[in-house]
Amino acid sequence: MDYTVKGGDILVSTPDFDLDETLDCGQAFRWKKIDSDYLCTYQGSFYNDELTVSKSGEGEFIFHNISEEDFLSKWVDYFDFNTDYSELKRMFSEDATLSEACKFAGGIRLLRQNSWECLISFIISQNNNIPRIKGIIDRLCDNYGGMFPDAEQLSQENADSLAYLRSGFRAKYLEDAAKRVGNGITDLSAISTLPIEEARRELKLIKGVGPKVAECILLFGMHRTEAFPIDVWIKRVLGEYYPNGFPEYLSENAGIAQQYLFHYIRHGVEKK
DNA sequence: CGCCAGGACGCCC
DNA sequence: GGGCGTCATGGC
Repeated sequence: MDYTVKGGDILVSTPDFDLDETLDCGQAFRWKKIDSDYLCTYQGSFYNDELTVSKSGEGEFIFHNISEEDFLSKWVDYFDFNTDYSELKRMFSEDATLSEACKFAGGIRLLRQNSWECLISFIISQNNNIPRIKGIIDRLCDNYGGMFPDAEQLSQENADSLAYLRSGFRAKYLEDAAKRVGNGITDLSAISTLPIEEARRELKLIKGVGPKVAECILLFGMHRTEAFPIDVWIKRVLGEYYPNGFPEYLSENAGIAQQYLFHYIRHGVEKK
């Protein structure tokens, strides 16, 4: 990844990166596409840091109106720009199905998101579809001036006062999650470095956090790349393409591979 | 109208 | 331990 400072913007040149594939593949829910005629542009937030980012016609990425310090301290990490995805994809491509998935969408990167935001977002995600998940999170942030509420703020609420979210049966889960994190019973930072089985167990103590949501928090919010969320789509992939199990040699990066497969099975296979 | 969505819970056996 | 009905909401 190379970058230059130009005016108030940062121009980034990097392979293995696509805005649509990375920001609209179901790992994050707060990015909005606001295309102009010439630029693919997304506006969104990582916890409470806002960003507008575009892809220029020359294949560069424009990080609009941010300081070099913010770029280096926040966004390089968020977009995982220090990880070599070419090397990852080379490894993935030894597997026939993953090879196809990487060819279909080679610009997916695993975002390094905030664990608290992920916890809340993926509780909302259960038995839900992506457009509605986004709507609920929008209403939540709108209620806090466009910022994602911290655990202390959200712990002031209860299932009834959260009715405005229209999150249905998930409201009582949000209440429990906020109270646990807010009062320190659940320490997400500590959980993030636990051996993964212990981390899973701790996360599942939160109401509304089962196997799938726990894996999503580990993968997307704690960058535990060995975590492997299995939803209905990935179940399909495993059944159709991996009847004998997922390759063992990929287990360390199974979660990243999972992102390519998720996107491929949802948007790629039927186009063939 | 029924079916589904990046599932988890409670209860049953 | 596995199987199944239920849980809100909204798009199709």
